Amino acid sequence: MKIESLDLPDDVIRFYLDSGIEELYPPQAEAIEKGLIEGNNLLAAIPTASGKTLLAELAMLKAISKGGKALYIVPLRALASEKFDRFRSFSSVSVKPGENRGLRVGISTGDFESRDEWLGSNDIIVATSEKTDSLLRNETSWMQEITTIVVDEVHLLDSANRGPTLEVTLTKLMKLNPNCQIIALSATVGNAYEVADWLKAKLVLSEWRPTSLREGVYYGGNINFHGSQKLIDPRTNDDAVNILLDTLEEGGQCLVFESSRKNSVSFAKRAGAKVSETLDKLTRNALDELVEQIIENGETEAANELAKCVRNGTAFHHAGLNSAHRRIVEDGFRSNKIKVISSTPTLAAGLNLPARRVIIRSYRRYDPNYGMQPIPVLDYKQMAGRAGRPHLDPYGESVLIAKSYDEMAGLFDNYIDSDAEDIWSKLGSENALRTHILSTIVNGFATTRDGLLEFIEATFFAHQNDTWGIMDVVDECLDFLRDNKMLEGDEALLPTALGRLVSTLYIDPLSGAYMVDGLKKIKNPTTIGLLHLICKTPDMRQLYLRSNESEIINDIVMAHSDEFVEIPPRSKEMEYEWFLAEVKTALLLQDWVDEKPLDPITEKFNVGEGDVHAFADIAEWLMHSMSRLAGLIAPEMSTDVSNQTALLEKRIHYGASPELIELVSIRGIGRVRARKLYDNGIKTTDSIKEAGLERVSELIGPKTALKLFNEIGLHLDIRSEEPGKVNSQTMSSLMENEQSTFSDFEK
DNA sequence: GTAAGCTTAAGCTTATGGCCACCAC
DNA sequence: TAAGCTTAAGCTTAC
Repeated sequence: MKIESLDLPDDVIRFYLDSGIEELYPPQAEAIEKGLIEGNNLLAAIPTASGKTLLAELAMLKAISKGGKALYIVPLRALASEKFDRFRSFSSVSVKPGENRGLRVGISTGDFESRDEWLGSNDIIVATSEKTDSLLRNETSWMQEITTIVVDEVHLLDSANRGPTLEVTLTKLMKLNPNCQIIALSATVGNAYEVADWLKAKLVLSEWRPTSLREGVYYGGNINFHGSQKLIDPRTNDDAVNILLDTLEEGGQCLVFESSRKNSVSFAKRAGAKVSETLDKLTRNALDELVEQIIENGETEAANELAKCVRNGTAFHHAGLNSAHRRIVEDGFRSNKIKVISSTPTLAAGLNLPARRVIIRSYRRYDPNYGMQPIPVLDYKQMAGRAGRPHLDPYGESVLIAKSYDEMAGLFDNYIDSDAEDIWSKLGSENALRTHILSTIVNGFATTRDGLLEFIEATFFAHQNDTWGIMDVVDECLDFLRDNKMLEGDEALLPTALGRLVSTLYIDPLSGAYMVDGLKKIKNPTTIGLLHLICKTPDMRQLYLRSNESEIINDIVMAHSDEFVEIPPRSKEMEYEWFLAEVKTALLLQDWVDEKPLDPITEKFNVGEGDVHAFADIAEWLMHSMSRLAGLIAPEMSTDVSNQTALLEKRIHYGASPELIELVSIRGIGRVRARKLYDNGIKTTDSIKEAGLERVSELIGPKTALKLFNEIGLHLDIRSEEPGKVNSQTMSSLMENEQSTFSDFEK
């Protein structure tokens, strides 16, 4: 089927022809036949890289040309940026009726800050599922104008953490805009028809790929495929390294999946020694540049380790890396400088980062309850599916590794020849229902218990199960919400001011309840006490307590015993252990706000740079929430802590002591530079002005100083103060230059 | 004969990922 | 639960 033959505006057809797309892939053609362009709902359960995005684009562009608006829901922020960048290329496409302009695209995720209402002026809006939920909770007006919804990776409905959010969000959207077209994109799962049925969507089910995929198992010196074998030269005594070297010899790149961060690091190191021998001069030089970038962007030992690997043409990738390092690794791999990435499952789903060959070094993962467990078929398929870059590789290969013949046979049966599992709604748990019941009531989707039941009947959970089974849980949730003053009334369900606030802050009602309780009880509010309060909530993630740490943390608790709201009795062992883990998490945050450098923090708590930022990120949100709650219940508190929580929120954001807050609030000044200025007597914005450009340049470097003065709106003063020193022409053009690079960086 | 280098066995340790708010320029 | 790491012992190789 030709693009030209489709019922689309000329501008759209020209856009695709110009980018070299003339013919549709078979699954895309099937989607067209099933009414994609006529506005039918559609579920496409097809492999990655088989053209899902194009499907979505065609539907969105058609809808916009008829005056509509599209919402594209993704599971990851990184994916949101990727789609946003892609859709921005439509700025040359002008299809909006009555308006002669290119398409506008907006992005909304936790780290891209744009006003929600302003966002509505775009034709396509990309958002994470949680952000979509939050926009609904805040009753964003343009939500009702959406005519096309694309749900990427809809099989995440199966995820225990995040599935319920997606499910409830979709249910709300369908209630809000009953005539909306829904395009759901999914990996191949067992019961795709069931999801399609729920969404009232036509199903496109296909295994077709633009690049063929061969799935094999390595055993006894060969990669064994169905019907063929490939001999691997045993040049080292490490099987995975041999398979990797074989790939490089053929001119391909490799993605290696490991089961833990530590393993991913050690494989990258181990492989580096051998990969290094295969590099040519040109690649070496390019890698050296990457090494420099890595060192520049890192403050910890991990950066050195990564740099060492990259110098050899290998890299590791996991959530402990900071975002700059992740990007350098991903881009370095895409541009074929880095030959191998050894990664945790971070790279399995999401980012588009294919390779000639995928090696799955471990198909087992640790589960605290059951020990090492084989991963689901779906996870395997996602990893294997990364093999083969469309249009670049002649084929893709995935390799599992077996130690015995029996294991090999088992792997063929259980993974290669198996279909992915069915997906199951996880909405039935109390944890999931508690938060979503509250938001459903707050937003008026249900005002009575019967109304709530009716809403639940429309969810995927109810599509798969009888709802009478969860009514007990629903009632428990309602009781919890009433007990904690978030709901009122028996017949009619009325949200209280507290309930509304908890819902819009997007915190678990249980977190809200803990915070309110703690705020009321706290007598001697200190940094560690307040930090512990947020670390206790289910929204905070916990650090793992190692056995030899109990004593040390216990000592700290004893020394500050009057600062904690409540300390469980030591006799309740489990509970006390939990408490110590919460305190440990609070201690990490305390080090962060006390300006401890990252390196000692990562070492002390055995985490990566990326983790520290992730902890701070969550903590900032929770501290903000607690601050807002404190404002609401102020009359009921014995001591007013609003000022303290507000200050702590800022300190967590910047990782800085109170005295630095003024300096650090200036854009471009982080905690390190602020400290340098402060220790040299420059403590406020005014004293920056007094000190002058020259003095500040000495401390933080001329470029940053210039940026800083520009930021505090002082460039005019400088010019008049030092007319002889700086040519105003050069100065202002230089600053313009700085300005643009700086805002580029911010993006 | 000795030291270095390698292999093997036993014992110990440790084990994925990542989303969400609001403010204000 | 099991894989990797560390340590120690046992063996081979090189001088």
